[in-house]
Amino acid sequence: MGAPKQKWTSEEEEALRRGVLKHGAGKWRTIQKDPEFSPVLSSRSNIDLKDKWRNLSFSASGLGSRDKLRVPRPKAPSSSPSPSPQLLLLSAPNNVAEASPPEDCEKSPQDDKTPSPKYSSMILEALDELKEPNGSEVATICNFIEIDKSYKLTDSYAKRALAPMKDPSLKKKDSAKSSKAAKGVGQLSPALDAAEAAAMKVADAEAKSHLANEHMMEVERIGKMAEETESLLELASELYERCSRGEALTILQVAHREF
DNA sequence: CTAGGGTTAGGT
DNA sequence: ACCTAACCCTAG
Repeated sequence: MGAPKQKWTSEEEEALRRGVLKHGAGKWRTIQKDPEFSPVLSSRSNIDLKDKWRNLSFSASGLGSRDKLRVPRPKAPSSSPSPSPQLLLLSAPNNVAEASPPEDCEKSPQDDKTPSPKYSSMILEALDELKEPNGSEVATICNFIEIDKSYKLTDSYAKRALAPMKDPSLKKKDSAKSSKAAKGVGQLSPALDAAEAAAMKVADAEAKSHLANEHMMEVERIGKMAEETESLLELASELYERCSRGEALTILQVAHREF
């Protein structure tokens, strides 16, 4: 009648994020019944929470108009067979491996490079908190890190900032793909997009750091944030490199905590 | 109750 | 005209 479509507000979205952060994805009913989010999500149903979270994750990682995944494609371009849409997923098996001493939390799979133990710690923490059976998506991890580090990245604008760019050469349509690229770069892989998205988020976070939110007025917090941002940038770069080679990213994490 | 799919409405 | 976001229905 008056409101056929009730758009989600920042408060509701924040509550949802925090709910997933605290309880974990899947416990929509618990989050909805939580006295802390009850007043905020009072007009929202558990199904709504799930839907919103789904749309959020999809918009943050898959990028709305990168690949025409909507409806089965009538005919695929001869130049682009696209056999398997590789999605960048971080698997976090709960198997207990003794190959990870508690002292050395840093375990870079690429031996050298040695980025920073900070990002590893954050990702591990995110995986530990989320502990999703199917592994956590990059977007989800980034989301967790954002909240955990009081990051106020792009919210819903993440897609806006990292996707369109209004590039005529790299149009969202498959027209660019069907056309044989004369350059050696070719088309971008979905996994690459994820890495790019991470890099974009980092860059955005850095830009946002200057503005500083009303929450974080402490200089210490900002200084720490800068460090974390740099570490995250390292992660983005590494992801980009590894994804370029077509390697699958798999971070093994030891479950040292039972929720 | 949660997960997935499909449909409708609104915005660009 | 196309895409994005929310809502509804069904299955496990």
